[in-house]
Amino acid sequence: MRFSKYFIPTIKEMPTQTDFISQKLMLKSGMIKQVSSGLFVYLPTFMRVAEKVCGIIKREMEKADSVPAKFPLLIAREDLEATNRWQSFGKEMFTLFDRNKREYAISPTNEEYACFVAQNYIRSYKDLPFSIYQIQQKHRDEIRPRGGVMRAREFLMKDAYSFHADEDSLDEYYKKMEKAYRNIFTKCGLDFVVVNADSGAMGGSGSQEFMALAKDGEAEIGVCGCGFATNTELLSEHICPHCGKELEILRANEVGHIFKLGTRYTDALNLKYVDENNQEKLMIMGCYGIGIERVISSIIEQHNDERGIAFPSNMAPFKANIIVINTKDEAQVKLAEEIYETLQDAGVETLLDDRNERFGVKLADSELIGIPYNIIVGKRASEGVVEFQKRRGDKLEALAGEILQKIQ
RNA sequence: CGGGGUGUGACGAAGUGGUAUCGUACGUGUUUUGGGAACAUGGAGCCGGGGGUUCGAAUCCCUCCACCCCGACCA
Repeated sequence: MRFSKYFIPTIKEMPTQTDFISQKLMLKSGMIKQVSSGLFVYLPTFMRVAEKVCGIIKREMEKADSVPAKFPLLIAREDLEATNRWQSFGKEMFTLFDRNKREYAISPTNEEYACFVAQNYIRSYKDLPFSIYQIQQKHRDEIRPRGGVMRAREFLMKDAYSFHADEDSLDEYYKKMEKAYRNIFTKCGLDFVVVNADSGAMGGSGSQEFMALAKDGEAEIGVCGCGFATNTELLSEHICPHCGKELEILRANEVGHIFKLGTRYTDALNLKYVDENNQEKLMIMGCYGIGIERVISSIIEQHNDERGIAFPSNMAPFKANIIVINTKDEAQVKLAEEIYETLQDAGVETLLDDRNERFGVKLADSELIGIPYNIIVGKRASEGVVEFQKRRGDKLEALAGEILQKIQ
């Protein structure tokens, strides 16, 4: 992309409306624009980062044999009443009526529809286990939205649902998902802890939360050297129940949550399959969520400095930025265009900063947005020499032809 | 929903009774171009809405709304 044709509305002053560093940097770097409490416009660079996160998630879901789908945004009142969730979600749901006065909720999660799919197509033990997921908007009328997109009223969630013939199969698959989640968050560059958690409104027999460490995290967790970790809400004192040592207390944000739902929903919906003895049995269910915006916020919480966002290379909206020092110098423009084309052809996501701005403005923006590599095309362009700089690193002279190799 | 706070050009702020100020941003012109340029010039605000007090309200009073922070909740 050419910077002049793209849309990255960075602002010079650090936003004052919030204390969350991730929210400040997303606003400052032009990733998001708040329009109402808990509602945000996602601007182009945000979208690019979101695609990176979703790409990692999709690959791991595929490895975990979960299939992609999209459930409707609206769910009829009676469908949620069937699982008693119209009541349990209550005011947290946005609700509306259609022209025939039928009432709907904008679905806060999609267990019911996932069950409908299983009910229609999964009839035999031979079809189990079955896992289906979507990445879609969720709407929840939060009591108090906060932290920018960390806790918004509309957000993107990856929600997966698995169906099993028995508890053993669920246990096995749950572990597989735990592994997938660990891979996802690791690949996103997050420092996280997996804690035992309360299943809350979702119900079920057990759950674990994936907590991304953050100085101003919403939750407090206790971690022990023996490997034990938990949400401190579940403890009466800060002592490890396994080895008796004092827990290290940390703050973190929940980025993912996996649940063993058991028959909480399948019983309510009478979701059965036929086993090898032609006996009808209730399916056993699990569900697995990831908050996309929370992952992005957490990455920024963990990767930033005084200049801006220090995205891990695989998460950055662009991998390289070609900065033309003087856009009126033909030799510089020509060489920059050549490098731009080479990198584009090689599939490197590249920004070409062709704006008629001073060098300081361009580099400051690049460092704020979090682009890992800068290629500075300046005085020695006519000799084919440019400078190559890792974000905040030393500027090293390089021949234009060497750039691609240095980035890869 | 309880407690606290804030609303003034696009953004950030000043302005405690006399008709709105500054910075940034934006437009135009010239000179600039290796770390957020300089000069000149210009446009832009019924001061969150409504009501009241007053000769006169951004300023005082009432009320509503929005947003932020603390609490319950969650991906």
